[in-house]
Amino acid sequence: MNWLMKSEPDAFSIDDLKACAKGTEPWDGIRNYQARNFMRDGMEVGDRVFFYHSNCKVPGIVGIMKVASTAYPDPTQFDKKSKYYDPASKPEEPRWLLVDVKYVRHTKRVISLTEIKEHAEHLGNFPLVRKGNRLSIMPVTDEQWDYLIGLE
DNA sequence: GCCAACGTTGGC
DNA sequence: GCCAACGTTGGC
Repeated sequence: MNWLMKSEPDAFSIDDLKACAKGTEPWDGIRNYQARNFMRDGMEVGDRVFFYHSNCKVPGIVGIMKVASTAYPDPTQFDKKSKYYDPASKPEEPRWLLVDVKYVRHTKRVISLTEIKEHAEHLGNFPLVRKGNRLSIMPVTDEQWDYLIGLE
């Protein structure tokens, strides 16, 4: 399966990911059950992922990465100092998960949300272009992936 | 179990 | 900064 994962570039951008010394980075802070379930039930090591910049000047797809681990508990949920701390989550029964991701490349240019919307009729039922969409992790079909990368 | 209030996301 | 959409919480 292929995926799209959103991040606010002010918090964590594609450039931040590229600069990671280890090459992989835990995608922490996901606090949405649907997104968590995609990571837990859908993601496999090696899956392709679009890196999407949200809540910024030009929201859109800015790069490609790969899933580098299966889902495991997000340590920030137990860290009182983290903004992702969740007092309701217990270590013996973690509520939130994450996966590691690995930088692959920047797209040649930003494939903006505006542009993606113009092609919505070719993308089937793509959550990103649905009204009121707030899903931070979503599956991308092979057809959608090829179409979007064709816009690059 | 309903639903109003509240908080968050994220485009604009 | 505004606000629509929508998920979550909590009173009843």
